[in-house]
Amino acid sequence: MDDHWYTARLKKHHIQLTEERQLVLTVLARNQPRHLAAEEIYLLAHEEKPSIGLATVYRTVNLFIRHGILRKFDFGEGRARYELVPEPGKPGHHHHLICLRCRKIINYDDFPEAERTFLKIMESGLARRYHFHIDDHYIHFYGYCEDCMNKGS
Amino acid sequence: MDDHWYTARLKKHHIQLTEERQLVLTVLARNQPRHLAAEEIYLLAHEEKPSIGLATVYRTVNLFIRHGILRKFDFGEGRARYELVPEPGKPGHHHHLICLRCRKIINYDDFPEAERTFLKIMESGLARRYHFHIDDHYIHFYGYCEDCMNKGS
DNA sequence: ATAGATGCAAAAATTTTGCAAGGTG
DNA sequence: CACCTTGCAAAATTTTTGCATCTAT
Repeated sequence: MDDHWYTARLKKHHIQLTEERQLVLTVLARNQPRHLAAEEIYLLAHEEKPSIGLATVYRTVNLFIRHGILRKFDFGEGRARYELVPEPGKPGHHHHLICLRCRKIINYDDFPEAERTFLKIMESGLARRYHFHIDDHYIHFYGYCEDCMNKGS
Repeated sequence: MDDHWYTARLKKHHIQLTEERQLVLTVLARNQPRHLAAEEIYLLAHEEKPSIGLATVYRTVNLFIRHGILRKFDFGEGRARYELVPEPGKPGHHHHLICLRCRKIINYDDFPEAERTFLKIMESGLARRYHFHIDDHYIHFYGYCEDCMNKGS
């Protein structure tokens, strides 16, 4: 369990991969492609190691976010959700459809060509116009899923 | 102050445009294109009408969101920000660049052709593949603004 | 031994809710 | 009068922090 893409990155910054931290990553990996909230991570980790505390989960996700290993999402529920960053160069990149009625979240990674074309234009254009260097992008589509579509508002 | 695009919509749903609710909208309009947090709306409204309460601001923004008059954003700060929805058909549509270092938010509305092309592909493609009806989309670019670019991490 | 990590409890911060009072149609 | 809206305070939630303890280097 030491052969992950992020291991080198953590070593370089002298970040220990403790049992608790490893457990947070394992829980997230095991539940992909769901996006877990902090408390959900805590509950699942707790099953495996009851001594773990919720504060450690929060400290861990924040640490990993700072190191580019996790991403934090706000889908408008009042609490954040977390997801593993895919290994650089590997597939895994995706975006989200969020149902405004049942709050279901669908991951999609379709139409990558259209997205790539669009992003290329935006990245160079925005860099030129705002001198802003884009690191990451979140695209959220809000609307209604199949189940909710015909159930009225 | 009764000649806004949303007036008809509110009337239709028998929503009163009370002084407090009008004030929330006025404060947001006056501070465009900023995105105000609930407490900021409250403080600005409070200057004009000191009797207003924070709970009313929360109830008001939630009401207006339900009626499509406000949009809620989470830029990862731990609190939500709100913005007026532009009048349908009128310009005002934009997206956001968020600086990961100083948390500055830049609105942009450039390259609409590229965006329109991209969205058209996505909307029809996602509708076909997931039977998901897209209502709205948020595009957030995270990265580093000019000021922060050269200041290291 | 020095620095880092953890759990717990307390604190902080944001958002929602109950309720009595006031306003509107 | 029935209903909606408000302010206040209390509550509920989510997230962060202080501190003593434990672990690792």
